[in-house]
Amino acid sequence: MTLEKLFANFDNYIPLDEEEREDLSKRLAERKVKRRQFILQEGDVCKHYTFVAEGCFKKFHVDKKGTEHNLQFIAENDWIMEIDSFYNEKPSRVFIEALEPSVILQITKPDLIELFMSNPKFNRNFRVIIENRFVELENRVLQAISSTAEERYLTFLNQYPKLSQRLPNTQIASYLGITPEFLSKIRKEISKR
Amino acid sequence: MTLEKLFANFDNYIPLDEEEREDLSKRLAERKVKRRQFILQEGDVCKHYTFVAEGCFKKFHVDKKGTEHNLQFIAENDWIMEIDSFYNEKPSRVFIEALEPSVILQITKPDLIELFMSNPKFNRNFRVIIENRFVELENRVLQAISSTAEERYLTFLNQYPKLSQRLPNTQIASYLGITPEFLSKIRKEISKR
DNA sequence: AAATGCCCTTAAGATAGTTTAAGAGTAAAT
DNA sequence: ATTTACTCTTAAACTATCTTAAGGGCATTT
Repeated sequence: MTLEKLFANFDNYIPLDEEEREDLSKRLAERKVKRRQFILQEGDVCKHYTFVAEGCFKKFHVDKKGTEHNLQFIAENDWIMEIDSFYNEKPSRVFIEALEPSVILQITKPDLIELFMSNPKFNRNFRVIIENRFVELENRVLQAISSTAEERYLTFLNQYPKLSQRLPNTQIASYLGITPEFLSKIRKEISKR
Repeated sequence: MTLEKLFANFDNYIPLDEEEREDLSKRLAERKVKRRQFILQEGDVCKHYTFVAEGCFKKFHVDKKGTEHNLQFIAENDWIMEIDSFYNEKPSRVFIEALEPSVILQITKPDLIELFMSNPKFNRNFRVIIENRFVELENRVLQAISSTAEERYLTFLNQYPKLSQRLPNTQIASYLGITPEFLSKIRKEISKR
């Protein structure tokens, strides 16, 4: 069931044949995660690439004042990766925490590298995963340097219509880089029209 | 001379042997670019991965009002890539323009794919290039949603000390997501201390 | 040498976003 | 069932940033 979702996800890129599915699935570990549970904490080295089969996570940084800043939401059918920590084995500067009860599939670095070596298709598929996230990030930088908070909020609603209904506005505000109070004001303005 | 710089760049990742250098260099085209010349325009499909051997470029977006927003500066010893346009052959939404007279090395997509197929080392090296840029981008998003303009400016000075002396402040302001007037004010504040 | 264009700065007034405080509503914990 | 914690909203005062306008300094073009 859970694996099926992952295979279906790869079907969007380069689909895997029976043998490749075997190779992949025997290297994956399934985990259930409770709401508010962390799968990565600041200072730890990220040991896994993680596929979200069900649920939703946030990736965030905590500044010196103790304020959280949400870098990304990752919901079902998407990958969680903390690239710098994972590949370079550096301590992570972010936390990754479940916002809902979730089910994930995880693969370790040695296993992933084996897959890369054994079959270029994996290399390609995982490159595409990074590329997609890359495009998302560049768009976010562009928005951040060129748009007002209201524009960013409307873009978010547009881009993640389902997510925006599942997430509390406090979390969305933290993602947009504004205070919850100001988001509230924006929402009021919008609803007036 | 120009090729040497590229090889030296790869030495930071997984160094290439003689044969691999051959394979790579016969697929590269060297180009001289004048100041203010574009190597990619909005609407065009990005046909190359580009290594900057000398000089400096800016990658920017132009909004509906005609205002430019700098997404990135790319100086010597770094790679220019417009991933979405290059891999998915979509029209680019950004321009890439030389800020100084420059020398670049370019490789086309078919040639790059051939390299990927022929030797996993290339795959790995180009993955690392993306990863590095990726980390840079995540840091930028974090800064954008969590820091004031002054903090972002100080981080920029710190992170790109040489660049910050070569670039006009108007360009830096566009990168930071503020107006040149406000950057001027910030600089005055800082120098008072 | 004059003219043009680009860059940097200053300042006043406007707008966008934060802070603090408070209250009401809802979900979670005991 | 009650308490506790979290979320959303409002408003007033404050701070960060933008807009407009203007002037001076270089460098490049004519």
